[in-house]
Amino acid sequence: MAYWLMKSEPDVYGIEHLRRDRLEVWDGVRNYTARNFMRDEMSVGDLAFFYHSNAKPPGVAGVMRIHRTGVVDPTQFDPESHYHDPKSDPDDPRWICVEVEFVEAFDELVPLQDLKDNPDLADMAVVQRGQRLSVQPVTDREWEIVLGMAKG
DNA sequence: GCCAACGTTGGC
DNA sequence: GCCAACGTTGGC
Repeated sequence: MAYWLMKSEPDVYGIEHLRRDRLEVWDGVRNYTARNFMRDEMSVGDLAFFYHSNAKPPGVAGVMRIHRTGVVDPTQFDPESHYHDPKSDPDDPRWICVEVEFVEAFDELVPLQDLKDNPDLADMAVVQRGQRLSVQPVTDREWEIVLGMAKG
């Protein structure tokens, strides 16, 4: 089983929305590297950190599980959507994503600053300068360390 | 195929 | 609101 970190802006869709909805299609990703992780690397049952970006403060808010893979992102074919992609061919959709399932919301968010301050996480993708990728792999070790920080 | 211009992300 | 980093676009 693999581990991941997936970003969303909590003002748009945060961990509390997922707690309410239980299941959610992770649509709107329009970066090929992030798409490739979802399309090619994720498996049902993988776990992912739900990361709050563009938040005060930004950080890891909880855990979710990959519930379904190979999901055609419906927004690419919706002319009303901000994520509409007129170049995507319905017979060969460009944007494939996953459906995620709520697992838990941490009692307290683990702030990005705490991740940066932890020398054991120096190599973690999310703390790297200029790292914008919205879907990132997390190593087993990083996963355990961050979970430990979340649970005190 | 190069690369400048432009758009987006996301921390601060 | 600023701006650094980085991805994409499009002219050549």
